[in-house]
Amino acid sequence: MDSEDEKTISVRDSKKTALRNKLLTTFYQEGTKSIPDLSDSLQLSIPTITRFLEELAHAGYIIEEGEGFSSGGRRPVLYGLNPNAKFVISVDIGRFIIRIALVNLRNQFIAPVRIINEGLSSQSDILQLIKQESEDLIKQSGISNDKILGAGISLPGLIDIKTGISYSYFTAVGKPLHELFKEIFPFPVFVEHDTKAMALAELSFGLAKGKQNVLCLVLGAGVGLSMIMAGKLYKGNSGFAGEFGHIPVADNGQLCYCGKVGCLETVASGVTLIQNARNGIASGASSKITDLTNNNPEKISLDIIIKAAALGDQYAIALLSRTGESLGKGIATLLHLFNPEMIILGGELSKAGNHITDPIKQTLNQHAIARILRDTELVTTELGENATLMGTVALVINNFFTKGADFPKL
Amino acid sequence: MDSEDEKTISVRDSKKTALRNKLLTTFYQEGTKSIPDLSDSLQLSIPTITRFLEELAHAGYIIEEGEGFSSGGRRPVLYGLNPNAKFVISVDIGRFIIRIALVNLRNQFIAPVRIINEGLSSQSDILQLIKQESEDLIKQSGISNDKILGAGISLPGLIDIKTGISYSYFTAVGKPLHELFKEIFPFPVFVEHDTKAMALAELSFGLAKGKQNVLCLVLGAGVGLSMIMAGKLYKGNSGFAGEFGHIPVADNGQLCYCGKVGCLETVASGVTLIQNARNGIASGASSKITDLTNNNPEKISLDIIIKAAALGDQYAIALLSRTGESLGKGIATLLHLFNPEMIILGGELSKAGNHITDPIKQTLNQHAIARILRDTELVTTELGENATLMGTVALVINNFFTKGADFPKL
DNA sequence: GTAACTTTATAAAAAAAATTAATAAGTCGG
DNA sequence: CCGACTTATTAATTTTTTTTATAAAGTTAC
Repeated sequence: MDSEDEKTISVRDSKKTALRNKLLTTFYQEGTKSIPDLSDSLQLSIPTITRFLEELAHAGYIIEEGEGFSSGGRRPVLYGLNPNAKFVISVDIGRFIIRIALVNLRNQFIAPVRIINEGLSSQSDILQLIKQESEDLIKQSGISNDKILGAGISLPGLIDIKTGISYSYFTAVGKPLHELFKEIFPFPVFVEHDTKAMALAELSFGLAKGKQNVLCLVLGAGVGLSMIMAGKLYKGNSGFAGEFGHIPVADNGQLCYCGKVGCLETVASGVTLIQNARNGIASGASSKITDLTNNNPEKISLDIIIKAAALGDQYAIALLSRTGESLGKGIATLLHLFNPEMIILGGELSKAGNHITDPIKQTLNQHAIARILRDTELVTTELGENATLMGTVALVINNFFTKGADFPKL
Repeated sequence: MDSEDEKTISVRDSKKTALRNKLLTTFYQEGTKSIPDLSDSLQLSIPTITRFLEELAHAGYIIEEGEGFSSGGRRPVLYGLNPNAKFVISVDIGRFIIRIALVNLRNQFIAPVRIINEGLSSQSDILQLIKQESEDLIKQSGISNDKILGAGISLPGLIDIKTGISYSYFTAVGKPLHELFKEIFPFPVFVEHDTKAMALAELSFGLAKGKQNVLCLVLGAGVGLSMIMAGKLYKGNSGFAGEFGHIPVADNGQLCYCGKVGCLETVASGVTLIQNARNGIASGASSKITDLTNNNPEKISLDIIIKAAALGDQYAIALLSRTGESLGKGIATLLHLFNPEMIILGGELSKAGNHITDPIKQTLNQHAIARILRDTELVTTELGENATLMGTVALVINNFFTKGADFPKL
């Protein structure tokens, strides 16, 4: 009897919850909507939508948001998410820097992003640092813990989604990452690979919004790739998909830090680019890079090389061109395999603009089947340095609104 | 008023139809099911399921199929698709051979497969040939046209899914393929790329059944690839995804028929393998291939080389090994990008068994990150020569049962 | 500026759909 | 052969959704 009851209630609930979640997701992803809009798109009558919206409004999740347009009749009331109904804390953990943000349901930063100049390469206990800084941020914003939907955390390295274990960091503890972070946060924790978080940001707020098949490249120290396929982030069987930096490209190439020989990263990464610059200048190449670094090869960075190229420095331009060509050959492979509608270039190297995109395009013309190449737009990200943070916010909110079987009361 | 009525009816219908289609799809993909089974999996009460099943049984789509097992209680009645409720005609168009089959809802061939020794390379009007042979097949089987759900057609080449136009065959007419075939078939027509049809077969009946992320390689004259991602066939923006044969691999390679230089197919395809064999033997290599072909280099084929290797011929084994190594390097790229749970090798070359899989595995050990490699099973297809035919059958039936807004009465 | 037409909103009535409950029927194990 | 258990069927009940009617708020054309 009891179990029968429970089952039925859960079925009933699950259907109601499904609709509630669909409404919340729609509001989150598309902003404001009117009742007739929703009636059309969800294939339900106006009174039904009204009933559910009333419930959500009563719970504090949605609010009226002015009037919409009409083609000749009474104007509809627009509804939208109450931005301050819930909040998300987002943590972007890098090798040398950690960023922490507190964001509302309209993806707005509640306070300035906290930046910690420590990271995965530090010797200090960064978990405690993150805990302290987060608590402080929340406290200062005057938001109570029960208003926080969850924490979204991103970090680099190989992360096994089946076990949640990172093979690159926090390996000593041998615990799944979400358990590790659960210990420092009193609310649900969601962990994502940093490059994949960036792709989520592009999908939710960036150039990939509304698109189905998009590749997101992150050109930084290494070469990262995330794939959006059929409108969703593709992770692979264990979450390792997108190891573009380690596909074999050079026949008798250099040894890569991954242990293999001839990986793409050995010819097309930021690290290699900087190494090439240092070697070249040491061998006597004349370049503005020398001035910009006060003749100190240690100071050569991607930023410096890009700056030199922007100043018209031929050597810097040639360096970028060489990297672009290597990348282009790799991207040609992606193009043939994925036939994407768009490829988004991100990461520090993408700031080089035409100095990196032109050699890529040039190489693609050589190495890609024209019919497929013509099908794909190559663009540079328009999201700033907080892209990764925003990606994990979308992760947390979407997870909550789509899966959230237990609908949280305000 | 009228339009309101229509809208409501269509909404009502669409919900009922959705459930009906889900039931039919479940039966098609999983065979027989009992009412309590369905009640559990569809989250609906037993009387509700009973009602819909009665309706479907009345329409002739499903029949009782004996009793199931019980853990101590009344045995459930099993229901399943009525195999002869509807039929599908499937046409596999190759370069030199055309296969036509008539299949029922249980994927059983109603009559022997018709084989026409003409194909896309022929000068004759193969559309008329297909029309005649199909009509004859249907007539001989004594099935009326209205019992045929549709025709599934597969062919090679680049097919643009946005326009339906093939860039490789029937280019003179400039018409979408489905329109071309609609003219010779009096029922709905579904067209699919041959390699992708094969992957559909693996997904529906083969080793990929129930799996999420699988790569299907077709090693024949060329190198074909189809990807199953998140349990669905991935086609790319215009249907060109999977052009694995034309990714750039050789730095200063040979000219490929696609116009580019250094494509994978120039080093790892069946055509290249045969060429290598001919060149080697012409240069004096001693091999059983010479005997098997009566010293006629024209007669060297994949089949012959595989046969020679099976007889222990060292030269043939070395040839296959070389091809396997080239393939392995390409597959390493796939592995890093997709992190699949399984890679299925198909096509004529896969019949070489260990002579081709061992060198592939050997190369993967060299070129793939161990953690990712360990995650993937490399297997050989268990489907026979009718795989492509079966794939298009699944395409037609699934399309009908999932999309089919207009539920066909028997 | 007003009449005619549209679109949106709300409440009560009606219809539809699904579930519950009661009952019956068939099975298994001891 | 009896009791526990699963499945099946029917009617009654509940839940959910839609209709219908009415009102409110705008737009457009004359």
